[in-house]
Amino acid sequence: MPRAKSLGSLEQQVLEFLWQQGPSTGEAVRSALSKDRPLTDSTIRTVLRRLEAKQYVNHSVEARQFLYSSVRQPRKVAADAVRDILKRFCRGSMEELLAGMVDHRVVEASELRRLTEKIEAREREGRDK
Amino acid sequence: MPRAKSLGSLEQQVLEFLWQQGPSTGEAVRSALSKDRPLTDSTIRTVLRRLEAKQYVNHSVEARQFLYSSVRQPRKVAADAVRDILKRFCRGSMEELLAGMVDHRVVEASELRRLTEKIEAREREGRDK
DNA sequence: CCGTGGCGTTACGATTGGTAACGTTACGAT
DNA sequence: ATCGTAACGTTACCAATCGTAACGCCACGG
Repeated sequence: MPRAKSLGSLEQQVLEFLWQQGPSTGEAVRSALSKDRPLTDSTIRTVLRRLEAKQYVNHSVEARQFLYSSVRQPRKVAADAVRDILKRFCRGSMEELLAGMVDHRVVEASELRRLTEKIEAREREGRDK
Repeated sequence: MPRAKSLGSLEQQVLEFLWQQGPSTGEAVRSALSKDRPLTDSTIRTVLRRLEAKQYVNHSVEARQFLYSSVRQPRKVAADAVRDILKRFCRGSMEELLAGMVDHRVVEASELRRLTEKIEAREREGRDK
C-alpha cells in the first residue's frame, strides 16, 4: 500500500485542475493557475513531476508534448485520507468517526441516514442489474 | 476557526498518550514514549510546547509542575480533518465522500447504515430524555 | 546559600514544498 | 547541414516544519 504522501497547496491546485479538466499539458495548467499569480512553466513542470513521483498523476507523450493525467481520482484520495484519520484519531472505529462528525456538525444524523440509504440503494441496483 | 495545524509523528504520539492517560506531566509522557527509543525530557517538553502553540493541549501548574491536558478531543480532531477532506477532495459533497468510502472499501454500505441508525437512535434518546 | 528540579530559549539537521534558473535535446525551417 | 526554439530534466535556493537536544535561568528545600 503506497503511503499517501501529503500535498502542498500548489500541488493541490494542480491536481484539482487535472481533475476538472482531464489530461492537460503543463502549459495548460500554467496558464490556468496564472490567473492569480504569475508562474513560470518551470515551476509547474516541477510540481507535475513531483505529483508524478507521489503517484498522483502520470503522463503520456502526445504530439511531442507531455500530457499529464491524474491517476487517483478524488474519491480515492478522499477515501484514503479518511482511512488515515480513522486509524490516527478513532482507533479504527468507524462508529467513533461518524459520531464525532455528527457531534461536531460536519453532517447531520438525518442527512447521514438519507445519504447512506441512497448509496445502499444504488449499490443494490448496481449488483442485481 | 483556528487553522487545523498538522501533526508530526512524535507530536501525534504525545497527543495520543494524553488522550489515553489524561492530564500528565512531561516526565510521564517521556517515560512512556521512551519504551521504544530514548528521549530526553527536553525533547518532550519542546513537543508539548509546540502542541500547546498549535492549540492541541494546554497546561496548568500543579505542585510546581506543568500538567498537560489535551484540549481538543480526538473526535473533534477527526471531525475537523474530515471537514478538510470534504472541502479539498469532494467539493463539499458528503455524498461524494461516503460514496468514495464505500467504493474503496473503507466501510461497507450495510455497516454504514447500521452505524448511522445507531447514532440516530442515540441522538433521539439524548434529545427527549 | 547552594544544588537541583523544572522550565524556556535557542539551535541544528533533515525533509518538504514553492519557485525558478539553467542545461540539454531534437525537430522544423532556412 | 545548421540553428533557433520548444519542451523537458537537473539542480538549487529558501522558508517552514519537525525530531532532537544542549544550555541557561530560577526558585525552593536542605
